[in-house]
Order: sequence, then C-alpha cells, then structure tokens
Amino acid sequence: MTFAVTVDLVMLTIRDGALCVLLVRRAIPPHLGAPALPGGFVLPDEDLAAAAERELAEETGMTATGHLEQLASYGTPGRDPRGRVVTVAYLALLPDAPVPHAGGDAAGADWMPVRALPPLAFDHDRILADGIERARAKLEYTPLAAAFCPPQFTIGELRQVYEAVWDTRLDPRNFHRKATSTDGFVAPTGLSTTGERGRPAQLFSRGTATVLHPPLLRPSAGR
Amino acid sequence: MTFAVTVDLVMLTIRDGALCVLLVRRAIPPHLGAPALPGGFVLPDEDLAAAAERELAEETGMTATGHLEQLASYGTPGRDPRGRVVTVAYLALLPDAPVPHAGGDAAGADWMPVRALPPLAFDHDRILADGIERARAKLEYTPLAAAFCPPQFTIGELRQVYEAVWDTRLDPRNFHRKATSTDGFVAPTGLSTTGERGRPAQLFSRGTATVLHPPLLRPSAGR
DNA sequence: ACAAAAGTGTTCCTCATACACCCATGT
DNA sequence: ACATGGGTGTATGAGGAACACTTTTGT
Repeated sequence: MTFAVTVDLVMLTIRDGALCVLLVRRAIPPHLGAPALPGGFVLPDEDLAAAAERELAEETGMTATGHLEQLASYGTPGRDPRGRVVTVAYLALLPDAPVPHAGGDAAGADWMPVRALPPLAFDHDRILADGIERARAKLEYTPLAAAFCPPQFTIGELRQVYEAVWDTRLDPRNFHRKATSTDGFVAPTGLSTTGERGRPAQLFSRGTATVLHPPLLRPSAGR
Repeated sequence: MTFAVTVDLVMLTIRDGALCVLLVRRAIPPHLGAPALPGGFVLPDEDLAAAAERELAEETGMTATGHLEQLASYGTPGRDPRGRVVTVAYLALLPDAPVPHAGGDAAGADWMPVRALPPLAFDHDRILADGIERARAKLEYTPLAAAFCPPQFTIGELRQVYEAVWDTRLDPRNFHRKATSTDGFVAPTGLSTTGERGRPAQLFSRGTATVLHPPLLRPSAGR
C-alpha cells in the first residue's frame, strides 16, 4: 500500500497588531477556489523538512529567517478525494514584511487575520487550529516570540507579539522587566529607536536561550 | 511519487522504579535481529491513530488504558533501505503489567530500561529520544504521570513515576501537598492501601484536569 | 504644556523549597 | 521498640500582579 505525502505550512506573522496566517486560493481541484494552507507534494529524494523549507521559500522568498518546526501529521482516509494522502504539517513563525508570491497550484496568496477566517479546504481548519495553539503554547516557555520580529526590535514590539498571539493585554512595565531580566531572551544592542512617538526605546536582538526560565505564562491560563 | 507509511510506537512504562521502553527484535530484514520500536505499515483504509492503537493492542493486548498521542513524523530519504518510507511515531504511556506478545515481524518483545540501551534499527534511537523528552516535558504541565499508574494509586506511586521519568529524587512531603492540592490532578477514592510497610496510604484515581496549574517543574530545569 | 511610550521602584501575594514534626502500620 | 513510609505545619525566598512614579521624546 502506498500513499502520497505532502507538506502543508501554517505560516504565522503579525500584521497591524493581529495574528495572521498565509492562505492561498486553490487554482486546481479539489476545492478549486477555496482558501487553503500553502503546501505541496514531497519530492522523491527530498527530506520532509527540506520540502517545508522549499514551500516556505516559494511562497515568501525568505530563507533562514523566523522559525520552522514540524507540527503534526494528518492522514485520515478520505481527507483528500484524490486518494490516500498523508500530510506533514509545519509551523512557521515569520517577521512581517514578505509579500506573498502566487504561483503553482495557487491562484493567489494573502495574509488573513486568524479571527474571522473562512472555512478552509481539506482538513486545514484543524491543522491551522493546531498550529495556532502550538504557537500560543510555545510563546510561554520559549523565546520564539522574537521569531515574529525583525532582527532588531524593541521590548514594546515584542510585547505586541504576545498580545497579538494570545489576544490579551499585558502590563508594559511588568513585561519589560520580565523580558529584559530573563536570561538569554533578548540581547541589548546598545542602539535606540528614534523618530517615534514617546521616549526612544532600546533595540534588542534575539538572545541565545532556547527555553525561558522562568516561563511567561498566559494571564488566563493560571486558574 | 508514492511513499510507504508506517507507524512506530514509543511505549513507555515504569518497571522496578526505572523508565522502560518496549523493544522488539526484528524477525525480518532489514536490520534482522536488531532491537527496534514496535510498529508496522498503515492499512489502506486505516486512520493513523487507529493504526497506532492497533499496534499497541497487538503488542500488549491493552485498549483504552494509559495514554496515546502522536509524537512526530520521520521521513528522511534513505532511512529505510527498502525505499521511501515515512513513519508517524506515536507515544504511549502505560501502567506496568502487560506482558508483551511476540508475533508478526518481531521475534520477541521486552521492556528495556531507557538507560543503557542498545543501538536501535533505522532512526529509532532518534525517535525514542524524542519520545522520552516529550514524556519528560509533559509530566511538568499535564497530569499524564497518572497514565503510568493503575486506576487506583497512591501519591507515593505517583511520585515514583516522576522520579523514574525525570531520574531525580523529589521531596515526598512537598510532592504530596502539590499533587493533592493541584486542582483536578488526582481524585480521592476514600480507599486506603493495607499490608504495605509503613502507614497506609490513601488511594486516588486520575483527576479531570488536562493541564496542571501551576505546573510541577523539574528540579534542574529552573536555572 | 501636553500626550505618549519607555523604564524603575515598591508592595502584596502565591507558590516552591527545605525541613521539623506527627501518624499508622509491619516486624 | 523501631523502622518505614504517609501526611501536616511552618519559615524563607523567588517571582508574578498591580500600580505609583520618573524619563525622554514628538507635537
């Protein structure tokens, strides 16, 4: 028994303070015209992660920025009417900016806010929900929020990432203390912003830590 | 391009105070005679989770006990010399007791302590390492430790699960308070043990919580 | 002068840790 | 009597939440 294997990408970014996902409009059946996660078939001699990176590059033109990790696999019989297809979903967290390229089996691509989403093709609603939940959880105990930021960022920008992903408000004062005092979360660059409203802010780059000690917990999570 | 799809199981349990994994000895090539994770091909009309449950039942005869979740997928070209094979790994946490059944493409099955393991077939070392790390992490913020216990258990048994999985010693007094005071972790049954050494212990069953608030953190994890 | 955002100090409370101490059983 | 494990009480310290307050810019 053989299967087709695809990779699908949950690509998340922050635009205008809202968590957004990249969706394509399908240019071929099945689900022609429906919004879907970008993805495609794994090539004969291609590693799964390499396939995900290739799809990411094809859609955004970015390489080696942000964060990419395997999310989960979905292979329920009948999830694709063309036959038995197992998809390995990947989660990508990206800084804002990339303009999506259309092409391939997609008629167009665009960033959509994750609140008020249309129904998606295949079982992509489920995959997207899993990806969002993974991102929300990972922000608690890893420094991955910085993957949504450009190489240099302010603590305020970092806080806005948390606020967008978690859909909550955080106290700017406590967040500042927490982010700057947690070892390896952010690294000071010595530079500052200018030309913004309010007092100039120090610019930071991503720290070296892979986990946060202690974690930054979601407000409602605790009790 | 088509692939073969398999499921492999990282089945963990506690035996004699040590974290153990179920390994089979391969009865067919490739890697004939080598220890490996139990697993097999997904059937034409079978869901991935159903395939994992089937393999679990074939190996242990257990159904609907413990815990089963998807771990990750592995599909590097060349990981199986027979061709392009993608495996979806599942993690199972089981109470002690089940005697493994041999059969199929396995010459024998046995529980092996995870310290001092032999090299495994395919990329199963990596899969097993990922499974163990997942289990260690999940004990921190979920009540899954109880999945290693029989339906009724004492707080001391639950503590020994943590000690075995994390390979640390925990303070029995603080652990007791923590486990019993964390909402939904354990539910009192009103029963007690008898015939053991020391004072009889209250018996508990699994609580209803899916996450622990606050989490139970590994001693070395913090700093 | 005022608004706006950055950043610091302080108080209160929750919870983790360490450990003294008591309880109830088997030997 | 004593060992063994179950279970409670309490002091100390680290860290989170709330918020008063100061700093530094643009308008």
